[in-house]
Amino acid sequence: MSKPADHQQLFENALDRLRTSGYKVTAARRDLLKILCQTGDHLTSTDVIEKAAQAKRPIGRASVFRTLDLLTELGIIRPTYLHRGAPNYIVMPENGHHAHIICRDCSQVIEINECSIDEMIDALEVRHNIEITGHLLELYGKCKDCE
Amino acid sequence: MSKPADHQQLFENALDRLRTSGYKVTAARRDLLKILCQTGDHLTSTDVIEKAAQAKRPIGRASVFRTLDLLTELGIIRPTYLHRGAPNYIVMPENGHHAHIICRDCSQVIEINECSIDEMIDALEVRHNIEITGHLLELYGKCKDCE
DNA sequence: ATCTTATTGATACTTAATCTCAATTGGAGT
DNA sequence: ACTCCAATTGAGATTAAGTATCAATAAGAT
Ligand SMILES: [Mn+2]
Ligand SMILES: [Mn+2]
Ligand SMILES: [Zn+2]
Ligand SMILES: [Zn+2]
Repeated sequence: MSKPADHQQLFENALDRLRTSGYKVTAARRDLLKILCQTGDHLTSTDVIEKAAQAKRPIGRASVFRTLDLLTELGIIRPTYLHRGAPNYIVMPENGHHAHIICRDCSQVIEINECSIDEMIDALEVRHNIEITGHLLELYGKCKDCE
Repeated sequence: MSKPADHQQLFENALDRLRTSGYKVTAARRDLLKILCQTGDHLTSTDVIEKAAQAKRPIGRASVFRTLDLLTELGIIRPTYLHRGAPNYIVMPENGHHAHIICRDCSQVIEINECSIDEMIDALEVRHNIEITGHLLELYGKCKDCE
């Protein structure tokens, strides 16, 4: 019955995964992750740069992009395309699970916690009073070529 | 038991959806869609520009971006984030259904035709001898605010 | 406290995407 | 088939996003 992990928990866990993978937990990486975890997610690189600057803890452009790339490789965050323009990054919880509905008209994003596609879609259509007309499912894993 | 629609079919159908939505079927739009439908998908804006030029049917940069945006709004194509860099566009069949597995190591993309998540994931792990550790599911629809 | 190496960030640069506007064209109407 | 016009295109200029370089810094191991 996992409630959506609260921000602090998500943040700590993300840091752990970073550390466990053998990378240093630097100020830039910690700040970026904190920003992503706190702000209801879905931020672009530019959003991160601005928020860091606002918080008087600026992160260099290069470092922001490097960190977003690194965290993506590690599966800690994931880029998505919501509105248009630059990718929006979300923090992936350790169970590697995230789903949302994107309205094709207004681009509104409705976060969802349920899962199990077929019944799931039926249930979601009722619960959110929305007609779901399509989906993109991205599964992440490690293929046999990569052992 | 829908076999994956062949390219020509997918292309014709995409054109229909474009026309039905009230937009003109221009050379630029037709060429772009043809390129996307033929080339096993997953093309960036730059890929499209290059392929059009190679085929001696160049499409202006502005038009490529405009068309990609339009087709995305109409739900005919969809940007995804595969390797890194610019978004990769795929053509969404009329049933609005597409799924692939992305290897977290080599970024290899394995296209899949099955569906129904939970059992699906188990089956896929066996079939492709891959361990699936996470997923992102994007559902598309029209929210109640948009009637 | 010292040391080593990963990481940072300023700057310069390249590539992706947007804007503007005159020229073109799809397709509706006759 | 011909006319007409709003929708669309594309060249070129501009802005934004992302990358490369490299000397300076700091995380964390010993
Ligand atoms: Mn979301
Ligand atoms: Mn695919
Ligand atoms: Zn909406
Ligand atoms: Zn692989």
